[in-house]
Amino acid sequence: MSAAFKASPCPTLQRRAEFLCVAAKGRKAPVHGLVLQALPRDDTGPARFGFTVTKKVGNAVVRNRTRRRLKEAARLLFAASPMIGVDLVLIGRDATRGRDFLDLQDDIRRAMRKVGVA
RNA sequence: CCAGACGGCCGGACGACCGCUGGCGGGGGCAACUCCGCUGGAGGAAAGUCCGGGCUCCACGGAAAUACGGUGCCGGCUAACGGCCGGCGAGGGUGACCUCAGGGAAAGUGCCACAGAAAAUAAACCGCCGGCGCGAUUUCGGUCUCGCAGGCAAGGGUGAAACGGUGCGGUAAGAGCGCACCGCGCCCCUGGCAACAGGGGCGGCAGGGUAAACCCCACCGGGAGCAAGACCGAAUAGGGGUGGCCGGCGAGGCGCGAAAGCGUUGACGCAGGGGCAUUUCCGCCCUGUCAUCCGGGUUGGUCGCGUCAGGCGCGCAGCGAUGCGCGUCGCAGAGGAAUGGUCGUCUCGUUGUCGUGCAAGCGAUGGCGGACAGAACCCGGCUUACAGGCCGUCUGGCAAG
RNA sequence: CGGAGCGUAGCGCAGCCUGGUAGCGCAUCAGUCUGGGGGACUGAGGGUCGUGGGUUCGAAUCCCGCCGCUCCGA
Repeated sequence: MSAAFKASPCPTLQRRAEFLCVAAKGRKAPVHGLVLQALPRDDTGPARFGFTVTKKVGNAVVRNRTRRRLKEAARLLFAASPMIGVDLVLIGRDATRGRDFLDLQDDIRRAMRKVGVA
């Protein structure tokens, strides 16, 4: 883990308005294991993350597990290669829960290329 | 051994690597924060939000009544409850056991489709019975059709339900008309705190069902909810105070003066200026400026926020719910929301293959699966969901001793 | 956290309060009119009344427990 990342651990989007902003103005990339929304910012702060799982995916236990897998996959991925100046929203879907963990990480990498921020 | 009833309990285990978060200790930093170590970190339902409380704010002089809502056999337990325990009654089951339920239908009002004569002041469709009259017939005893005025409710038929039931007697036919038993009502006695049960006597039956129809009776309930509530409090806009400076006209106020008048005054009006995209008119809104202070208050932050109707063990009392005593333990605290991610070994269930065996089975190996479900202020219940498994008590059946 | 409402035929609704027959429109099917289509007319079929219990002689309707959906308020 890089010292820079550790010094300021991956911050999260907090408010509903920020999520809506990313959804409205950002770019969107659906892949098998998730949907990625990305919105570049005009600063050089570390990338901020938001995780969303809708009620359609399942009950609270299923949603929790889906979100935690996304979170962990993102953590491992961006600890290895940190990013700056972008807000990322990862949206869980049905397949997220059963997806092989390595495939899920690949999904995130592919989605990053698709939105053009990788 | 098989089938079943009831009660209680568990809710995969261990390890490795990488993380999140609370507390404590230590180091660094003015601080925010950060690093290291130790330690804690989801459930029996955390769920649904159906009840009862704690807590907080609001309202309120006390009490009662009305309205509304809820509850409803009896006794007990409990902080309280619509909960729990024990008992009573009714229904179901061969049984262990399960399910249901307040009283009042004579306080009153309403409803009971279709069918049926009649659905609640009772009434009489087919009928039954004797009497009278006309007629027919006759073996002269009667028998039958029709009509009239009566008696009856046993039988038929309808219905979920027909104004007690069954039997015997009785009668012209019948009828609680009489009797026996059952049911029902009233009174008394016995047992029980009581619900109620048992027994005796009397009554000759009056009072169909429905109150999870309106309702009557008894008891309970003030309202809202941790987004309660308390504190801190940025930027911007707006409110108010004080002071300095600038400022056209008028009204009014104040001061001086006998008056004219003069001075003063940002609380009024007008003018002037600005805004409502632009122009004209109309309309509406804002309006001197600078400094400083005050109060309210949004985003945000802090608290509320983890020591209690607490868990466990033992003893005592009680059939039990539960209570009392002693000992012991400290046991989640997030806030787009921690309690995890990945992997391995084992375990459990299921299934395939192979070996062995007459078989039950045993051994090896592989696949798949491991439920329901995530604290959001806390607690007591209820309800609902749940793979698989364990323990205990009891019932029925089969076999053996 | 608190509150309100809905679920009935393929679709949209009524019936529920006041319990006994489930009805309306569109759609579907058949027939007639027309050379055919469209259209009109006539007729027919189609409903576990979301689900499980209870009350009642009888429940879509009354009562209770669940399931799903929608909408408010803080």
